[in-house]
Amino acid sequence: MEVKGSSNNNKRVLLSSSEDEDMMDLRRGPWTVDEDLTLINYIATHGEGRWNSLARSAGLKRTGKSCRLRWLNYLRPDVRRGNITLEEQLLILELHTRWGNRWSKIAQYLPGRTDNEIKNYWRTRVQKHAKQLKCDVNSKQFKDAMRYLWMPRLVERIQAAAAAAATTTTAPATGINNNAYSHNNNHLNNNFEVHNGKMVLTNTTTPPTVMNNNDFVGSQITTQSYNTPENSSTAASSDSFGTTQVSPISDFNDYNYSVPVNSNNNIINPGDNFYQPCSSSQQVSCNNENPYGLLSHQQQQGIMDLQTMMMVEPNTPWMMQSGDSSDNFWNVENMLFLEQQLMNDNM
DNA sequence: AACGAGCGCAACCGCTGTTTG
DNA sequence: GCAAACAGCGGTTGCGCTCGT
Repeated sequence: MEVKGSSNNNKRVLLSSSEDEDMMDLRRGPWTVDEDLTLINYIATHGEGRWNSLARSAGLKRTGKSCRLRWLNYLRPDVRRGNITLEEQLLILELHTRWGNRWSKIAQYLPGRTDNEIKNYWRTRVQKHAKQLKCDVNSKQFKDAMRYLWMPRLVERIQAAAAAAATTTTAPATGINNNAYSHNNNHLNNNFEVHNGKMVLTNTTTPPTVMNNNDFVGSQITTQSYNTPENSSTAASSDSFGTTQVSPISDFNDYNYSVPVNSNNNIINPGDNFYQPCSSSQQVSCNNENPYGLLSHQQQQGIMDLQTMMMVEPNTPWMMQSGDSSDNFWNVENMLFLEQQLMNDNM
């Protein structure tokens, strides 16, 4: 099966002399449905690991690295797909301030998200904002903007969304986008079901069967297409709070939210509901009237610095733009909000 | 309708650390 | 102890899609 537009599908890769002659024409570029099925079925039967030998044994003309990447970033049953939620954005920003470009480490705290996806999010969204601000993504200005503008606003919006959801529906407001099937890889968007231990394509308009790991392991996929399932147990896990304490740690005290940590003060994998309501003592910093009420003088000075920065070039594109506010905190609303806060602080 | 620019994301590359024989 | 193979990571690239003109 051919992939549209994949001009480099049949590129040859030079290998060392020790490589098997059969592997001399390794495929590159986008994976085909058949290759995906072969890899999934092989792993379902034999498990993952030893990727080079796996690639050979499965008959895939791919490098072991390519197989591993395809499996981990795309075919794994518990890979979450869809938009990065507000909560996930917030967590990414926070963890990046702590660990920098340690994408795999950051990914450990976002269930189902891959390091590649987080890295792409950072490069496409976050760095875009830095570019609009005409400052380096590692500059103090931009970090302050994240800490004192973007992240508090994310917290507010998360809380507002949760409050709105609570008043309009009895359903729990997790804020998690379960749009796991919105990806534009069409061959992955078809529905599937498990019949007689095999995954089969249904191609119906009904919602796809959600398959968990137990469905997957040992199953075979036999049709020409399938859907990458979302691991419902992972995606909906919320019990990780049951036995953990919620304790703001160091840097997190600057913000109006907290993350779950274990007894060693390490952040634990929080699942979907990792955002905890503010305690009563924190509540003053959670309301919409003065979300910066607990900011230190130094932190407020950071806002002042930002205001100065904004005054330098008041008509820069980031001030003018509109559009989806889900990842765009440089909109007029936020600028007015910021100015109001500054005025309040100066009174 | 056609075209070009920009964006998002899957895949690849190169490097480093770890494991294995 | 050493070399080769393997595994994993972060950075980069290139293609398809979307949107504005």
